[in-house]
Amino acid sequence: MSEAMLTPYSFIKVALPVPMRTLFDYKVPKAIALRHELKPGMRVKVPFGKSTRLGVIVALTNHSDWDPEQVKPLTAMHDERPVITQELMELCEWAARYYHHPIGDVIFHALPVLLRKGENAEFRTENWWLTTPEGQHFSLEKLSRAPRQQDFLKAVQQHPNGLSQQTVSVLDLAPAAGKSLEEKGLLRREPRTFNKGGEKHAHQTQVLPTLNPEQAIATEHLLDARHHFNVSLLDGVTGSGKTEVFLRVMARLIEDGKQVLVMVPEIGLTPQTLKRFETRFNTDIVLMHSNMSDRERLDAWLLAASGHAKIIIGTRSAAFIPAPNLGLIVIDEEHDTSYKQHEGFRYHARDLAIKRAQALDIPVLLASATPSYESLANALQKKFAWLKLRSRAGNALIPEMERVDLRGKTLIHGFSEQALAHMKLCLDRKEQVLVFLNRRGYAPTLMCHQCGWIAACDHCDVNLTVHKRANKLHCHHCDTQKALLHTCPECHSEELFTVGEGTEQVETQLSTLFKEVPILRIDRDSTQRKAAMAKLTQKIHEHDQAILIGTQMLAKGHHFPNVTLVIIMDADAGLFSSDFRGMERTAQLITQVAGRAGRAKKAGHVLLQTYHPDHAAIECLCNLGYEHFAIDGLAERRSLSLPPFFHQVIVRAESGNEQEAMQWLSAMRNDLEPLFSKDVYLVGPYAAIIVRKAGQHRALISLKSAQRAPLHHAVQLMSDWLEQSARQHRIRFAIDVDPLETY
DNA sequence: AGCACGCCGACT
DNA sequence: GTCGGCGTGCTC
Repeated sequence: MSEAMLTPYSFIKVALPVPMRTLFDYKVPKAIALRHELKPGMRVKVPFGKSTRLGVIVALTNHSDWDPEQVKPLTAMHDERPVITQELMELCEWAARYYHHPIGDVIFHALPVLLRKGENAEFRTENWWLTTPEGQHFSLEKLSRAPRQQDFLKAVQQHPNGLSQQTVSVLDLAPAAGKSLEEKGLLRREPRTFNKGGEKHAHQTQVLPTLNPEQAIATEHLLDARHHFNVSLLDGVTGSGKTEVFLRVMARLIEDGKQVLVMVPEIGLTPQTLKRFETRFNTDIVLMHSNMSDRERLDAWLLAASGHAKIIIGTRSAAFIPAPNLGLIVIDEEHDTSYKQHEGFRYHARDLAIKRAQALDIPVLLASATPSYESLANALQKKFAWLKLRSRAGNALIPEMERVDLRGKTLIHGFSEQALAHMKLCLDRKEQVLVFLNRRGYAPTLMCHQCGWIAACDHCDVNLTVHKRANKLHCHHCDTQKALLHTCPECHSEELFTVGEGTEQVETQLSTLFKEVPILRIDRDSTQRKAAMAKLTQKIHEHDQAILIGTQMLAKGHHFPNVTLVIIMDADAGLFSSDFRGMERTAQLITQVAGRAGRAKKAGHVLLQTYHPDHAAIECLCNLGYEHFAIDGLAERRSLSLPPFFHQVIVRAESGNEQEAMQWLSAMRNDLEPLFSKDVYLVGPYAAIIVRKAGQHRALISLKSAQRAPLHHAVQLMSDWLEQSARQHRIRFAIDVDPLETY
């Protein structure tokens, strides 16, 4: 060899974004091997079928199992340095194995969208506008005949640190005017690299609140444990000051020069939370959120990867964000189900984050007022440190939970007299009422008085929801919408009426009962438009009295200081769910919503309207609280061999044909069951509760086992079988490891 | 997932 | 005659 080879390997194994559980081998052309040092995690262009595609190198090797004739050379390098670090590559490989998901899809999922599409992994440079010394004090009057230039120069004069291209477009200035001013020698342009984070935020040095004894103990524990891998469950009732505890711990790690990843649920990051971080920390904070544009996400990713960003606040996908000095992962509202991806690559960000922390030997902090049964079980088994905060910070009182027996009572628009009387008293005190009803729209059913016809979705086995304001019938499962009918399509009667009530209806009816009081609805429909939620929160803070009516969105971290009464309209809603997790979800939801009552100096009161006041679950939750409820629930799960004591995997199949998905899963069971360990228990195939969704007929089969190993072995066999046979049968399938929904 | 090839219906 | 419908087969 005359020259030193930078890459002493003849083949690379490449991950491609295709739904195949395999890597693809390519030859490394000599010219590339000489000039480039290929590493796992770099993107390469490779010929694939008839086209050229972008892939990611997973491994380098001198051996390929393929016929050398069939192995093609890679086309070109795409990166100088890896976009997937070794640490994240190992995490992706683990995740692909654990979730039985195609590795290429996992790796591409770990990258921001723009990098998947081939964008350079580099900070963008922007030209910033600055004044020349001459332009700095140039009189604007001399430009009175060129108003666009006048505006432009004025704006730059007012920004001594320069004006970014982005600001130019925000202020609606004319770039051509800028160019003319540049030619006159009044302005100049300077290329700047976007790598310093956003503009400095409103950090304030502040007097830290005094910690109560529980907070102090938790903080001390976390500080002591901050150098190595361990998981702590910060289990604190709403208002107990969980955030204050993890802010203290974060502060110390940032002092140590570490980065901190804070995971938040999908719509859990409120402007209030962000503001709290910004005023607290004088350091670069980046966000990774679904409302950001692809470029903004890449910028955030680059700032994290470069180590500039010390605090990264992100949703599920941030579990894969590169951070060279990561020292702590915080998972706020750890029980929230939005941490689990519900389609495609069905990973759980909490579990993945724990795995990642373990590999990095750094601590994880899970925080919740209503911990998931999984985390609670780990805490009970002492795998997680259990840090309890049971008193509210600043002596705020724990709200009292009271059941309202609805049996035989006359209801006024869904409210008992007792609930209305409490509302009136609360509003008279100039305080706010929160009404919780987990059903959006006007009514869940539209029915014909003459023939009993019910409006149903054409593509799903569900009824259509009435949305009166939008004048629509809406399917909440496949998003189909049609105009609201006024005549029955079956018997042409005009006597159509609605059954049941949703938030939209309650809003309308409350406004007739309480004419003078502002009524604000908070659900997906009322907060769809950007910044709508911010406007609503603003309104809530402007008024003293108000009625807030909303769905589970109310349970997600918002802070309504003047709410002292919470009314849960239908506490029975989640009581008879067919899913074994139904009770857990219901208890979390009720407890979270109840926690919105009386957070500041005012005592809170919670009314649960129920037809089953003696139901063991309702009774336990009201009298003994969530922890007790959950520990009972765990005992039941154990006795029924359910998660978290048994591990579960579900295979879902869907096809256009009514029988096919079911038959296909049966065929698989018949073929493979003899090969499974006797420790693996199968149930099904069975039809999904909503058999037909978006025109697809859905069936599933469940596997469970007390041990992971035999279960994963069985799933491995299944995934091979399914992948081979799915193509011929026009069937789509998904493997769901640790599913949260089991129907 | 793409992207071809492939063999059948109504159009300039 | 051919444009295009989407069935099925392959990708190192």
